[in-house]
Amino acid sequence: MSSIAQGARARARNEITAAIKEEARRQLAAQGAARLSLRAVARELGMVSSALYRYFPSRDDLLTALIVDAYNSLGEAAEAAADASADAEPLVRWTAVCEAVRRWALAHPHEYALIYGSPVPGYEAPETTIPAAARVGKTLIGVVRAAHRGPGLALLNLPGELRPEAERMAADFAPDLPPETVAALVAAWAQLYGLVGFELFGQFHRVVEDREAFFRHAVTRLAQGVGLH
Amino acid sequence: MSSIAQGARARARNEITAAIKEEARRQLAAQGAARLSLRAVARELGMVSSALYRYFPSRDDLLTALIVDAYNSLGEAAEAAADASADAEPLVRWTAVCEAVRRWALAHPHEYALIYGSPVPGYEAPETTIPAAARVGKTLIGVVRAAHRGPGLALLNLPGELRPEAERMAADFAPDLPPETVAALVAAWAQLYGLVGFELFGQFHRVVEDREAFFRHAVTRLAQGVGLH
DNA sequence: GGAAATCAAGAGCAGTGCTCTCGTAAGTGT
DNA sequence: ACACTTACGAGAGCACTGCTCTTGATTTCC
Repeated sequence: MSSIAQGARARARNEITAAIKEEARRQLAAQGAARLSLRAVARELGMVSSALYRYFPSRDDLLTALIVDAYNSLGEAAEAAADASADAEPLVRWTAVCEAVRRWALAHPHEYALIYGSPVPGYEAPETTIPAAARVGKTLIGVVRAAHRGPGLALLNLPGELRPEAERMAADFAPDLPPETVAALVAAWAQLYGLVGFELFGQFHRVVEDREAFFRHAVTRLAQGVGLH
Repeated sequence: MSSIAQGARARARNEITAAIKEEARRQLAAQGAARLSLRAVARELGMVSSALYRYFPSRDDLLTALIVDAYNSLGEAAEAAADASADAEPLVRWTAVCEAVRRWALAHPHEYALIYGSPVPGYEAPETTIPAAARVGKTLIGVVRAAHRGPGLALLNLPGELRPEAERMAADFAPDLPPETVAALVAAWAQLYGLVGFELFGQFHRVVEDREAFFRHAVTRLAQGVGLH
């Protein structure tokens, strides 16, 4: 198994699973997660709804699969932006990654809402989503790390009460970077999400008009807060 | 009408409307907006589901009413924090307001998700929600304004491409403040939302441990970005 | 007091996620 | 090649949802 030559049955299963996800993603993009209907997906694929449960044991499992895909798609967009600007200055790369995130969000609003929207009930992020979710963060770390290796990173200071926390985060995610930088990076990451979310979810309606320019400026200041220049 | 002495019918209508909202809010807080059911609300109130439509023409209208209430509740919390610290330094007041927002969000996660979550389908924010939604922003403006009247506000600089946008925002929301400050304030507001949202929606899981300290620090830097000190 | 508006209740429609059963087809071991 | 096990699609059905329409009673207003 796991070879190219798999049985006809396994091959069909993979194809059908992919077709289900594809149609589900279409409905998600068109109408949002709330209106995603298993029965409608099955109907569109010409199968009966109960047959779909052979491939996804529940609606939530389908949504989880879509979440992982969305995380990966967003992560790819961020990584592509970082790679494409690999030779540029750190600050340019930073804004390139941030703008890639924003563009992806504007192009896939329902997917963005699905992953960064409101999964409040306690917590429920299945294990499988975690590595995919970390890709954007890892990309930002990579940009900062490149700056750190060059001369492009300023030192920050940190209140004493936050030092242990910062050292723990640094040890977990980027032992080669100064703890102050890692702490600032995590905050900047959350704030990037705030900027994108506010625009996407309509909070900038009748407040910010030139959102592109506004975003670029805000994101530049974010980078400065991390020490890039 | 609109006097204290209203007919028994109007009085009953107000009471029932309030009871519906109360029960709906209970279900919202307990299980989230997705699981809020008109029929369950009616059932709990001992009435038949169709009767409920005399008070709210649709589920969305009920949710809209809850959204307005949530905005007002959050706005009140922010204003209370600003008032309680009216004599303190601007930076202290700023963090007090931000921490009040965070506390409210942690105490009312489903309500917070309802108002700042994902209303993506195009846009649909009904007129009535706008003034309520603006209260937190107005509170932050008030804190900065007080600092501006005193000696507590540093001047910022702004790239030229953003100047017209900043001047427009200032003219709309705070003509007495420098446009640079208003632009920075809007960005800080969105970033505050990002910090709260990331914590609330579980993105800090296994990333940030001492969230209280982390938040306080991030919010202090936010204030510095607006020019408070 | 009578006309008009308001209301609760019930039945009903179309849709949902999900479960269970049943006959059939595909893969597996001997 | 035969029997056995597993995977699968189809259908019926359950409990639930938002919402509409009709019916009969109650309240309000002229």
